[in-house]
Amino acid sequence: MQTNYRIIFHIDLNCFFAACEVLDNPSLKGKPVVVCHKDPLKRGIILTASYEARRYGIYTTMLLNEALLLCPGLTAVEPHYDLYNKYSNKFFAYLKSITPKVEPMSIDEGFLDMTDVVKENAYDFAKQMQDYILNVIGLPCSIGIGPNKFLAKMASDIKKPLGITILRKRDIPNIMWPLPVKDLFGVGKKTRARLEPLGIKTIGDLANYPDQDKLKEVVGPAMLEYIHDRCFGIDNSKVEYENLDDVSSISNETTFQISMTNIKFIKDNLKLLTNQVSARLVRHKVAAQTVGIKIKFSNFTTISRSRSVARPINDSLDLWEIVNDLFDDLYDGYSEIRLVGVFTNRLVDQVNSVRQYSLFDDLDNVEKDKKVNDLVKMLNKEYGDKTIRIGIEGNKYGRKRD
DNA sequence: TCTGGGGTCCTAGGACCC
DNA sequence: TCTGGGGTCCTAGGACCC
Repeated sequence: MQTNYRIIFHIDLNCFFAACEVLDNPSLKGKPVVVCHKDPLKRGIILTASYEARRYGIYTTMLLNEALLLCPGLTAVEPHYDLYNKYSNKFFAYLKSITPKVEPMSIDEGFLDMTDVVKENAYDFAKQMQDYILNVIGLPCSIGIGPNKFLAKMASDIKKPLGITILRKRDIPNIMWPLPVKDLFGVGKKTRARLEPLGIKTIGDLANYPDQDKLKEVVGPAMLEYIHDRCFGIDNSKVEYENLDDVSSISNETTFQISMTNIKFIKDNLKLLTNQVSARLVRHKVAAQTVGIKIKFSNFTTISRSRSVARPINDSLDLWEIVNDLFDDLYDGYSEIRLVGVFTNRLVDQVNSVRQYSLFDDLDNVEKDKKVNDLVKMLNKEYGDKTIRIGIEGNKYGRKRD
């Protein structure tokens, strides 16, 4: 019998990077540990702090120097991404042995659709999984259980570390509504600041706010719909366990230790980033239809410029041509630059992305039309019995004409 | 709290087409 | 030549997440 009641688990590894480091070096166990870039060429912020370190008031994004002031005995470890990938793979392999319906949300958390798996008691099932992940893989996790992804995610946040929390729809007024609005997944600092003047402090305030028009004005139509559904525990989105390799954008960026105006230095970095992006596009077997750059100045204002191309590209030289051009157009030569980035989006399968040069790059549209007509005539002469269609792609707005 | 890097999704304005 | 409304695509920026 088909039931429309679902059982969704959200499993979240606790302090994942720090937990991996401790697992790799047991002498760190029980000590305050942070994972953080110590590379003098990078500005080091804390990526993860162990619970022992958090007790000193240390948190993610804090600078290492500040953290050391709070806790002089702190152990700081460089990140080892290979190690994290190794444990992440073990973790997800285990989840997939329970059900194929696993949607990774990041390196250390994922959703499972357990509807067809849990026969008796969901809590007991979760407890067995948590024990396995802790005792066999070696990592602590929190598990949230709910009738949809949103409630499962909210649930896993309620008790950490090693929590198991069930959040049913009927629990919402008691458990979820008293929480501050910022605890609602999708509501961040800015939205919270906009809601505050309306007297909205808790999720319950938001759920029961009488003036929907006012709310829409403040947060926008999409956010309003989202908020309204989530406040009442509504989320019909599926656990997406197929097409896991699909990506919609690929980017790399780097922050300089000191803000720079040296054009050669900046361009060298942009070129490096372009090569990285190109390599990742190729590895994913995709090509980009839009390429852009991002610049953050020393005063933290950020600007971006992008360009769409008719023929998807992933070759680093093709990308660099655009990146270089956009940068030349954009940079005044003296503003201090803190960060540069290269991004690509509107990605498509690589099949369509053979490196090609337009025959008519330097011509305007009238000339192109003439040239195409000539070409059609010529081809018709050669292959007279076939219909020939030629598409021009690549005018400013990327439309196609036949 | 003076703030890294990699993503997703939304908004708003302009250009263009029918 | 002027008017307009709906729809799509592109670009820039912003909010949010881990």
